[in-house]
Amino acid sequence: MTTQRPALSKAEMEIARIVWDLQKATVREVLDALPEGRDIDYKTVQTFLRRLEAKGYLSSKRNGRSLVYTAKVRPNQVIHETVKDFVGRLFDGEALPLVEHLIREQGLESQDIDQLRTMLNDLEGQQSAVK
Amino acid sequence: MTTQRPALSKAEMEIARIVWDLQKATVREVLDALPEGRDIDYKTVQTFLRRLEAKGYLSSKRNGRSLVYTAKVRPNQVIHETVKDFVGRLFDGEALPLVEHLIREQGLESQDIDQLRTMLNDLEGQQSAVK
DNA sequence: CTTTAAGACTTACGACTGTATGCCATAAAA
DNA sequence: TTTTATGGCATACAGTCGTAAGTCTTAAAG
Repeated sequence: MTTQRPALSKAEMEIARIVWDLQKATVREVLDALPEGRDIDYKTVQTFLRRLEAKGYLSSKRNGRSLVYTAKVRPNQVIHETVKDFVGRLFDGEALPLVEHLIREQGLESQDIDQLRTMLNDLEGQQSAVK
Repeated sequence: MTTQRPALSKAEMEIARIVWDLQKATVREVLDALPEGRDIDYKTVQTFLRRLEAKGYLSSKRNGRSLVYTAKVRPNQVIHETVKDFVGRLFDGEALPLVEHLIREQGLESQDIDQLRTMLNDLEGQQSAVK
């Protein structure tokens, strides 16, 4: 099922991730949670949160004079869709080449590799059970 | 070294990938190489190629009355940068979580898993040699 | 030769993005 | 109670994106 919310832009994604992280947050809380050096105005954050709600990703609820935003779509779902779109556009929809790229070109440490191997073992167990 | 070409948009990436694939191509050749059902005008393709050149990703050379476009930046480099940016924005710059996500949530087949395992083995050999 | 088709080069145009300002209400501070 | 800070809601505004139409030139077709 290809749910059709309008896609998130980069900056919108940045803000959404902060809300997900805080679970619920006001404009000010998001503003305060921005990383050092990311200097944007209160009003700008406000705009992004409003747009995120308009696009269907967040919902808001009044608390006193402030709006408290929370996720409306599960973060994992959004991540999933976003990754899928990315893989589609850059790797013809094939996950494997991207995984290979990540493993060999973006820094994976030995311990990461061990962890991956473990995951692969588990996964294969499950798969053969299903097959 | 953070090379600063302006980032590629989705549609630009789509066109760039076709040029990379063909190695060199005119507007018409790119147009013809578009997948079934991707209906955009000759002029639109022309615009994208021009923008890609303006952004420094392609260069063009006249051949008769046509322009032939070729990669100016190595495709792998662009892919690398794009993936890096993506990982940065969605996974705080950590490749491992994305790899995990890909392995367990986007369809990897058993044979893919075997292949991955092999790759991991090879890679670990290299790494411990360096460490 | 005149007409047509294919290209390049220039310009357009509405939607979306990133970033904010303006105005109004109200709670807190003085 | 007057001033100030904090918040919401509406509006702005230049830049980029996706998509293309207009104009000029030239090679090919008649």
